Amino acid sequence: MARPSDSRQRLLDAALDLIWTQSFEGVSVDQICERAGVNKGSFYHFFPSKSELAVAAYEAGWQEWKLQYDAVFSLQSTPVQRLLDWGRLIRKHQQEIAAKYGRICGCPVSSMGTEMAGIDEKLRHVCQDLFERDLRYLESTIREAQTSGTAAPGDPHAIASSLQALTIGMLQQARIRNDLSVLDPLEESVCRLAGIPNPSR
Amino acid sequence: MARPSDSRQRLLDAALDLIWTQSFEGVSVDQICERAGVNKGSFYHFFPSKSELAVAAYEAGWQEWKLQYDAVFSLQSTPVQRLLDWGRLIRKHQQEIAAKYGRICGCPVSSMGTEMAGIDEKLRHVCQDLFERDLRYLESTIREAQTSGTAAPGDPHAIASSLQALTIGMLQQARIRNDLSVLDPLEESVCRLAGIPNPSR
DNA sequence: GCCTGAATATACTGACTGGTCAAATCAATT
DNA sequence: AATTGATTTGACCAGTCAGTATATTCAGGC
Repeated sequence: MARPSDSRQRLLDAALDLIWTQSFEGVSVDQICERAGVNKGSFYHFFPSKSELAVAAYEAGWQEWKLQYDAVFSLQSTPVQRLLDWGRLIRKHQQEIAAKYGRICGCPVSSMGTEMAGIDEKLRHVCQDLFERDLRYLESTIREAQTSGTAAPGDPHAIASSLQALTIGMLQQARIRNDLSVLDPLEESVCRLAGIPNPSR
Repeated sequence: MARPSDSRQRLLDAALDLIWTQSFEGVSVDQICERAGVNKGSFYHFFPSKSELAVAAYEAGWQEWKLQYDAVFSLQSTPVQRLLDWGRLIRKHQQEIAAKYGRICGCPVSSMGTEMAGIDEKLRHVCQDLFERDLRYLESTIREAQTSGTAAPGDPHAIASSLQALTIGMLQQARIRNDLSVLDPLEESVCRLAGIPNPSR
């Protein structure tokens, strides 16, 4: 009985695009609908509110992003290699996004999370949650590197947390300066923080 | 002939407060006026637009912040001590702000910069500019630490840039999680990045 | 005491906001 | 072919937005 439709998916895509390149409050429901080629009534057929659309869009975005994360953090490669691949993935991804949108966009979770943390508790929590998932990859990698003796000792949670903060901070600077070269010191600094020898020198 | 008034200053204060705790687009001119106890007509007497008010508010905010920076980065103390004091200043400041507003607010420059980078070129540039001023303190401190032999060698600009990114990233995480303990690994990670021995262990 | 211009006050604009609604459409099931 | 219900449509709210217009107030210089 259902009429097949990709309107819902188009709304998710449009929302992520627009919120990422601009901001949550800077983008109107009308804009999202126009980009998605969907009428406003349909919007509210699929989602109860603008916030709920954002929640769904970010959750869906993570599902895609997760595929690449699982590949990079594959247990097939050494912990050190995973960390380096992770940096490469981030840089490559930012390049693609910049080519698509014409400017450096940084991390969408960080952008919307910062913007909405003091305004919308639900959105704040979604972003916190996504960061925690990201953190788990890093923490277990650090832990494994330490037990295998390739990384200097230190609290794995604190180190992973620092790695995440460093990366997010760099992505944010890249967005504000609209310049990807901000990411240049990433690998070197990751190695220093994680206490592993830098393979590139 | 001028009627003395502190309306302008009250508008600057109100704007910084509201934009910091919420966001630029999430705060209306009416709200800013109400908080400042000023009528809308007066607002547009002093500032041509909401954006220009934000520019002025952030510039004025930096002037205050600069005093504390100059104290912390005084040439009286050793480079290492400056870096540690810097971390302490940031933590102390966040505590005060959190006590004032009831939640962790993070870095106002980073928040507004991220939000408006893709929307308002002027605001983007103001934030970029403020970060560059911050970076100069760090870079010259790193350089001095290296020449005095207390820090391991490495490109001072890249290291300072990483220190800045780490801090901004942590502040952002603290804002999103509304939890100051995110800053706990700050000193340790600063030492690792800067290549200096950690005095606290 | 009058003039000048900075400062205040408030009503107003037109565009836009997030969200609602009832009627229309259409594919799949029966 | 009739029924069903997911989907679409576009008009439509009431409220808010940034910014404007205009009249008024008031302190200092003369």
